[in-house]
Amino acid sequence: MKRVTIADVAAQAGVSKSTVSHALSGKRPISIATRERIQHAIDSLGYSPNPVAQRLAGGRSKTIGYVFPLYTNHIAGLEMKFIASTANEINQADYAFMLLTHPADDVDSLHQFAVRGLVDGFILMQIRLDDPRVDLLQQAGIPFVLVGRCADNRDLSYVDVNLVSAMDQCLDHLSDLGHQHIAYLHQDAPELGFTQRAQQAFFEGCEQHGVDPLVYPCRLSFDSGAAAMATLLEQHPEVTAVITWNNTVAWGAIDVAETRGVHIPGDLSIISFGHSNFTYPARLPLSVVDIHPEEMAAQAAQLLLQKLDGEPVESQRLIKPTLILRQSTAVSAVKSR
Amino acid sequence: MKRVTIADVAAQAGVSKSTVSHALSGKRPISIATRERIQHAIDSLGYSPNPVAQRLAGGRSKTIGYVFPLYTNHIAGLEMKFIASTANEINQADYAFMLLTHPADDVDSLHQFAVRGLVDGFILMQIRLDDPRVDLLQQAGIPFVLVGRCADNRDLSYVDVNLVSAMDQCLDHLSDLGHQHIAYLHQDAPELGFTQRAQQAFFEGCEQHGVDPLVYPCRLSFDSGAAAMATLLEQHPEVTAVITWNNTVAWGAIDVAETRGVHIPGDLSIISFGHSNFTYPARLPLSVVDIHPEEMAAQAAQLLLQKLDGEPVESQRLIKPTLILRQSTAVSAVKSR
DNA sequence: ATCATAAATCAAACCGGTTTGATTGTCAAA
DNA sequence: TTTGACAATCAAACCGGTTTGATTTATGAT
Repeated sequence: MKRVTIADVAAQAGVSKSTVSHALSGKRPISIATRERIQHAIDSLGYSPNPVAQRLAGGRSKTIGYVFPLYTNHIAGLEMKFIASTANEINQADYAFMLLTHPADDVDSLHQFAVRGLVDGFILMQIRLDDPRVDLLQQAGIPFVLVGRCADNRDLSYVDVNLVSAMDQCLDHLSDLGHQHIAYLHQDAPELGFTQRAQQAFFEGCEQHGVDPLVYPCRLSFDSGAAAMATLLEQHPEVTAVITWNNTVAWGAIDVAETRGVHIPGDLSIISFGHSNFTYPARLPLSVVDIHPEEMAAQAAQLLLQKLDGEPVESQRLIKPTLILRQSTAVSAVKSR
Repeated sequence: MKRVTIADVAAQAGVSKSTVSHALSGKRPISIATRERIQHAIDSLGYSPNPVAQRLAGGRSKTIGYVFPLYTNHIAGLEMKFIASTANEINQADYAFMLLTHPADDVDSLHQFAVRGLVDGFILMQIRLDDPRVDLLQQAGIPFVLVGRCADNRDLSYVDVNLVSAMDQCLDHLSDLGHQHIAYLHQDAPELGFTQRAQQAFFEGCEQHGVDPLVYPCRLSFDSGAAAMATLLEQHPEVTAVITWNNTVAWGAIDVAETRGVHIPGDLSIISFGHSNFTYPARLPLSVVDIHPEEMAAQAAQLLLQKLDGEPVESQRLIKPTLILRQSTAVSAVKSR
């Protein structure tokens, strides 16, 4: 089962290798007659160029790298959604999808990949405010797109969540329901851009809506969410609504609340960030802010592919989330406990 | 920022390219003195071989392909666990991890990848009883490992769940609790190996344990699980325990049960297949059969890597699951409804 | 001392493409 | 008629490795 090479095509079409190459790339004019003969040879032989050879010769390998530090312990549906959507998008464009799970500070590994030239470009996840990977790729001159943002985003292409809108929608809804004291359980990871921006958006939103803001940090786990909620209930019993970044955290919070007799949504409303269709238990369909991971993934992929094709693209995009109301929010009631 | 090539190393060490290559691969004897000079040159220059060139020259590209048909709609934590674990394992071995999401019957795309030679070997997921991908890769002579099994597994390497043990543990537990009528909500996908094996294992297990088996097919969704459960409750009210392949299905089933006043675990016990730490709602911690996805992933990855290194390995492995008891099973009670 | 064998190394070919420089042929402008 | 300019094509070099065949030198057996 020998491979069909460009030489075979050239032989059958009665031209030289370079002519075939030029016909394919269109970088030099080729007569219509020859082009047709070549095309015919390609079809009859079933030729498709070897991306490895193409890459080595200075072309594209039709592979993109997806840099997503994964800590297997807490991988939520959201991450999965990102990965699957991006992979599908990339694969459908006839590109190969390479998943790199190295930690964000493991620049060496990334450097290896970048320099080795296995991929044409990168999509980066879990962006830090000051991200070493960004510097690296910029220096190496390799195209890349961020899903998220840095502190300084000059000359960077990114797709990110419009957190201002997200918070605004939450607070609109909650203050419409009469909530005055709203807490946000945010992820305690100051190096990550979105934690900072989310917090800020929360504060500003509260200010605008004239409600009383409260922020509690926690890690991305059920237990941590539970612990934060416990503290919150003790220190600020006046709080009637909670927003969490993550649904695992939300469930931890809910657990503690219910255990202590705080009923949801009767006594306490809760909204979590997430996506449209996570599989949650039926008993408490959670209201969520859908950040549209598949949309973000698709846009990031397309942005990168366009870049690789040399198209100059407007390249800083904010995706507006959608508030999906289910059954974890309700009208605020004066609490009696 | 020019790349360091093997020629640079050869020049600095005062030898020829081929000598460096031989020193690195060990395929021909090289004197200790030269080898040290070469090593020194490599270190001082910071050389690392270009995998693209290596691959083109007939060597390895240090890339493995993970063929996992993903339908973004219902991706559970289990799939994620597999992907993340495999990716980590592969990346840690300094291999690149390529995720291919093409459907299992899209042999053409896989063929492209196989023939194009971007990867050294494959790990296949979602194995069908008669899987076209297996034939393809066997013909092409490319190393691969299955996570799952075919009908005919001669000369194949695989890692799979020991479903007989899994069912046995469930049934042991449930019949100890006095359950006599047990239903299994299985995935309605006859082309997939595990659905058939699971069903068979269930029947055999029931026979051994002297309990009454009942099988209901459903698809992998909340609604489908709910529908199956509804039918089950109507047609066989005597059933007191249910096993589901998938936790989404389990939640659908639970939802219907609770809605109809069938209390869990009081009236009905339920066990789902899954993994150790999915994030579930606190109110009903689900008892699960942990199929150890990370263990399976690791073994599959190692199997493949060893194969690539030419080590002959014993290569058909069954991973024994672990029953994790939480709060969705209880002693059988005569139901009154 | 002699001859086969193995160690150590180099030069060249090869993997399958792309890119560049050179060559020939056409056609319009001068 | 001469002269560019451009279309169309080919041959050769190159990307960065691996592999093979040949050559030289050292080793060991007879």
